[in-house]
Amino acid sequence: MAITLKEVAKRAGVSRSAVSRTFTDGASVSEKMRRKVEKAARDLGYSPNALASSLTTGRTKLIGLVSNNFHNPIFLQVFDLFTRGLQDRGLRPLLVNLSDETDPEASVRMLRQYSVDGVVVASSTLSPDFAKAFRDAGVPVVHSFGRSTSAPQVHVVGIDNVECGRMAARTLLARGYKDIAFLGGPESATSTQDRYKGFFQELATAPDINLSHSFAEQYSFDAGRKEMLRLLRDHPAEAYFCGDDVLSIGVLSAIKDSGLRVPEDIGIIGLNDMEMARWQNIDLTTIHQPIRQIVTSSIELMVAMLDEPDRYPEGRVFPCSIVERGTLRPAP
Amino acid sequence: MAITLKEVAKRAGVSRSAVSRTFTDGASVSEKMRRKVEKAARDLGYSPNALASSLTTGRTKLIGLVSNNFHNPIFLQVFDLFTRGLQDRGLRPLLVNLSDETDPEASVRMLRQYSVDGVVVASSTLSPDFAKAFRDAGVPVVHSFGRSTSAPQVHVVGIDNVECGRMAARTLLARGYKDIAFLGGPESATSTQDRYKGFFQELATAPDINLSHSFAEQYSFDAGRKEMLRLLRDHPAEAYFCGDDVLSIGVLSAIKDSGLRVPEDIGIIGLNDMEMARWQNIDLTTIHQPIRQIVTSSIELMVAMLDEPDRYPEGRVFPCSIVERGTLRPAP
DNA sequence: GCATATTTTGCAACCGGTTGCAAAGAAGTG
DNA sequence: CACTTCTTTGCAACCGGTTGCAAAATATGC
Repeated sequence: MAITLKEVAKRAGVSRSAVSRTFTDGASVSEKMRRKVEKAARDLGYSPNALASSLTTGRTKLIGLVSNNFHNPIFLQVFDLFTRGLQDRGLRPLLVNLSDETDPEASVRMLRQYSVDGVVVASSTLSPDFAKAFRDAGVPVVHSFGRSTSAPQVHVVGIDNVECGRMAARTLLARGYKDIAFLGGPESATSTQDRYKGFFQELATAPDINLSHSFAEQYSFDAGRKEMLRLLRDHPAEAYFCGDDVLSIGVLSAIKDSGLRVPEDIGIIGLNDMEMARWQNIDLTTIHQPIRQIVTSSIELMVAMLDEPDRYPEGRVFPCSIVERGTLRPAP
Repeated sequence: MAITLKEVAKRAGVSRSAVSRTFTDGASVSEKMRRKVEKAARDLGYSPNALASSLTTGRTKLIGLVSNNFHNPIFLQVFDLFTRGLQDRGLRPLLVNLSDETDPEASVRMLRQYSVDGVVVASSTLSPDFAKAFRDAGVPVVHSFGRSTSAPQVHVVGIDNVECGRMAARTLLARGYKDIAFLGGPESATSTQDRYKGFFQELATAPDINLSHSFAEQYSFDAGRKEMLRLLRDHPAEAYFCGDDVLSIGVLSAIKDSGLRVPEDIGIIGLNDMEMARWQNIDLTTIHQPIRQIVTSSIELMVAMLDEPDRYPEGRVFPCSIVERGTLRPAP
């Protein structure tokens, strides 16, 4: 068993409170006492039990990191940034993988059992209600990559997906494409819905456009490939706006297999600007999503909320930009 | 603040122990009592505080999941499998991102402060000493993707990297390559060392082989690309065994940029068989690493150790196999 | 040197649970 | 119905810390 505060106190010949105080900063301890205690602690190899102290302080420094995007490589970067950022602030990420089978209710309950100080929901496919469930349970929550409305129920950090849709539409129009399609992620995802909405709005005002749409089952290579193979059997469009880069790459793979060429026969524009999009064997034209800023901002918001739990919910939206690469034909 | 056991006890008109017992299975409670307590708990929305109970039971069900591979997409799958597998067994992964700056000592201390029941080190680049530090601190530990020796100090689950090196060598020999090179990951990684060792051993016995080697700074696309661009300035080899798929893909990208073709001018064989390796625009010949089995087995071992902490350290090695795709020329 | 102000220290209660033990209650036996 | 045995329940101590409060120690002023 590990060394406890009591043993250190005994060895140093002081009270338990004295030991506790030397290990909590801001407490009143004399230099002499501090040295005595630290020596004893070092001799014994003592380190305080964070969980025990959380009982009285009410703070665990545990942050639930909830996601369901374990098939989209950009989320590796997201996890990297979140874990690093949280660690740097002395917070500990408790990772929750919300796959299809797992009951969301159960996750809420579990994270409460572990008294997490806060929860970050990192997902563009989870319903806003999910994040809200934490808020209702009295847990500070930030929804990263979520849909930001004008009156958010919880803190939301992300991009304006509607505007991204418009952006994609304008880009395709500028290249002179007429027969245009949207290939989205899961239809239930708010990100898919919003991207399509903006895309549709912008194209609706343009003349002579033939617009179609379909959805992949999830944001993954396989789902994109599968859906594109299906589309290729029929009469494919001239250009596709894919709801996400990893989807786009699946689409590219399907097109390549069919013998058609990109961008000569079919144009593709993605969204995210994941690392692989710039790999020369992929070279995907896409819309850049500022992941780093979104994560940094989410963490800031989380930290702020720990001090001020009743902070008024806020939506933070970061701008996106087109990254021109090789999967769209030049403007006519 | 959350509802506590005391409040439930009061509401149900019973003792605190009674409430505690209804929530710990295996305890002696009458049906009548159970119903009474459960009703009160439901009315109040009570759920037990896992951390408080860990204080007496000595079990937190927290498992440290330590890794430093946040740039290699296969680790997204690794995290997916680990988090799911642990969750299914009622365990909670506390994720630790061991980037270059972070002090390994500090992680050990931190995980002890949170009284994790065990630690999984998931990395092929961390020194075996790191895992050992946990064992020395009295924490059950499994090193996944680590180097398994004949007398492991801690539980290790992974592949035989030396044998993989040999396998790669045999494959390249069979294809008639003579001018052969190894492009490894970080030189300090045991996986790199072992893969090179086997590769070298096998080629040393073959006649007329010209063997060279170099190392990328980490297992990442950029590092592979950078190293290959350097090699291309000189006189590149006929075929490369790359220490990892993501490295290989970086290498492919560099080759493509240089105007050379794969497999006509240069052959590439990777290791891991990551999802992207089979993407048609990559189509990488590689050695399959059975990630799923490694993770499953690691979790099994972890669970076993929770019951039996002094279990004798064991090495579990899973076989790898060649996956033929399009980056090696056919046998002559 | 003494009275007073300030800092440091220890006591004891508490955080939210668990558990050994003994008393109370229920069930079984003759 | 009394007696034994088994089950259920509550008491109280404990897990490893924190913290308000008052006593003890030290510093300050005159």
